[in-house]
Amino acid sequence: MSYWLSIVVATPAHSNVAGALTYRSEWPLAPGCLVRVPLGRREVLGVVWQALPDSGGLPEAQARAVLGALDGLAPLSDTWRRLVAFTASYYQRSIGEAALAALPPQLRELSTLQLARRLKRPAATETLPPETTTDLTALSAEQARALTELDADTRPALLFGATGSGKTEVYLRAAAQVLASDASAQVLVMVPEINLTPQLQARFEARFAHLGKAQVVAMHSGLTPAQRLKSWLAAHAGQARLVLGTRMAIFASLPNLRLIVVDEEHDPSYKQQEGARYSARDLAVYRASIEKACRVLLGSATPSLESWQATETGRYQRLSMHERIGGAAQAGSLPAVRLVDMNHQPKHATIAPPLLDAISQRIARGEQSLIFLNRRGYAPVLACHDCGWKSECPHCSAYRVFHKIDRTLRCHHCGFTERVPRACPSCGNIDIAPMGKGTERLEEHITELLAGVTRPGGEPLRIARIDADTTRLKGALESQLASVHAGEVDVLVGTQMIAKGHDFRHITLVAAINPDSALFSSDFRAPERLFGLLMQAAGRAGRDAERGATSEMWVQTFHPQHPLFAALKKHDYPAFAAQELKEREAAGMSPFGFSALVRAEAREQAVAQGFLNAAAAAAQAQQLPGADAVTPYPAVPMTIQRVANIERAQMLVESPSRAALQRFLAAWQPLLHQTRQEGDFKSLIRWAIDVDPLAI
DNA sequence: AGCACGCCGACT
DNA sequence: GTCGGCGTGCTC
Repeated sequence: MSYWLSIVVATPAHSNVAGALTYRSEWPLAPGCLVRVPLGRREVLGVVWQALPDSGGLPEAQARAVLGALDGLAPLSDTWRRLVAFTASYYQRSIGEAALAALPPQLRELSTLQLARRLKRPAATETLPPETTTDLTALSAEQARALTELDADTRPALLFGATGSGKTEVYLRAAAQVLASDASAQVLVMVPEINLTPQLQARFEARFAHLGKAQVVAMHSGLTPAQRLKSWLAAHAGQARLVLGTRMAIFASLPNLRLIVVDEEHDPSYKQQEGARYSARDLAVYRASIEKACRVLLGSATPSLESWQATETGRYQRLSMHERIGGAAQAGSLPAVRLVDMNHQPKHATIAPPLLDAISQRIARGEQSLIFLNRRGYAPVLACHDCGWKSECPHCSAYRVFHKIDRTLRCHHCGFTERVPRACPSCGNIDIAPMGKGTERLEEHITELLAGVTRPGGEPLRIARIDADTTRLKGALESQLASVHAGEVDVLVGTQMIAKGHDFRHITLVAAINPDSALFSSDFRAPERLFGLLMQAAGRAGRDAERGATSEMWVQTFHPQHPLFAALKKHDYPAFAAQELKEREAAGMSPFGFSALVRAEAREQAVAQGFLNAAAAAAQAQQLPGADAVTPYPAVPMTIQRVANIERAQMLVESPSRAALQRFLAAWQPLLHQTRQEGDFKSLIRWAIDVDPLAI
């Protein structure tokens, strides 16, 4: 007696075996079972998708037998398989690819025997005393109201809470409530990047310490493969009650999932940028809708316009918290926003005199200032004043950035690094000089500008810089932040990474040096990101109650009339969102329209573009389903056209209907494949579809 | 994607 | 005379 099974294995979407494969088995195996199966000459991990009544048309001689099941493991749930199937279909990948990528990598290598050994290891089920509620801080009225409202609804919820309004406490309480109400309930808490939110992780661990170590687990790419497997197994077995993780955690096997929290839901790192390009935030909403009795709670001070719009239409529930924790006396303590009109400042001034003045005053008072710029390195480009040569990367269509510290030119796209030439490589002129400013040069510049300023005690002032260069070493970020917290730094210069999540008590001035580029960017989400970043940066200032009143946020701009800044001045996200949504609606962009990008890579730009255009023409000719509601645009070079000597092109596909776009893409996929095979596009390196791209 | 097979340049 | 380059082709 043998059984027929359809099993998914890790085969890519554009291969001839993209779907589930048919195998024979001596034993009946339930859907969701993990099995080892032969594939070509390899032995790979597969997931049983369904039991089949017969060989399903496959010549029986071609079918091979399942080698073994990982039978210490309970089958993956129906819901998990639905989530994977949805991800595969929505993001245009094969089911196998989506399924196997959702499992911890070690599971793929583990033999049945090794796994059995791992599963035998008993989980430490320490019983600790129940949570003592005495040390909990009292909830603010707003927090209490948010929790009550959350309780009274079932829709996806968006917690719109100003920086410092205590969103984390709401997450903690909501999680605690779910865990207390059902002894087997599980909670998933997602954060954008684990290393940027150590404080959040620490709070969750401390609050749920009573559950015991085995019941609070982390899931992110920073873990070792063994740790990841351990967390995964704990979640799958239901032992882990609370999973704290990054976007990958959305695929955790959680048999009793009752609540998903997505912190900083607007954060772009929830979107996977390779393979299946899923949005973990969107999948969280989907997953909550298919799990039984599961809520999803999104949180942000500056929500994505998609989520905000969903609360406007009532699809999501909106929970608002406007006040900073600390009581009404503090309510007015958001920093005053001061716009510096750079049109009226000395030409070429990096830091306007009034801002410099304000910084000097802070130093004299023993207060800290934070200056941020979205560019690391010393200067964006090195240029020759004689012949106009610029430090272009020979492999990319981008400039290499001058790093003074080791006198190198580094490409931030492909990593190509060279010593700075002694003279202009094009005309031999010795006089090559940096143009523009990065954090490194800004730090140097500020040091010069503030040369005469001393601290209250008369000691020299201290300037520190935090960016990807100064934090490359493990623990460097933590130690640098610690010295800021300890008050050892007067002026902190850095990239946006310092605006995120760190709670600087003694900073009373935050300055954005050059935010204008985002106002007129071709990337339609740039204003949204800028607004969020500036709001977040503003939130860094004046958290200290006594100094809150005098803290300021300075913004240098050539466009002080821009509505974005008007909303910023009032710390008014809803006004910004309303304005931005109006523009998005008029332009038919997300969340009012839907889009996908097809990207292609080749040695020559013409090949990449030609392929995309030919595939679009074929779609046109064949009248694909959904095509009448879908607009494909001509292929164009990507913003950074060439990276590491590979030419890149992309094609935008738009539709007012998500369903039509989905139908079109599904039908187009095989056509794209065919175009590559049959057209003159053999030299095409690869192509990929990005559904709901973050940037266009 | 892996991992084969398969046909042309510099080495033990 | 082989080792090895990566160009096509297949995997239930």
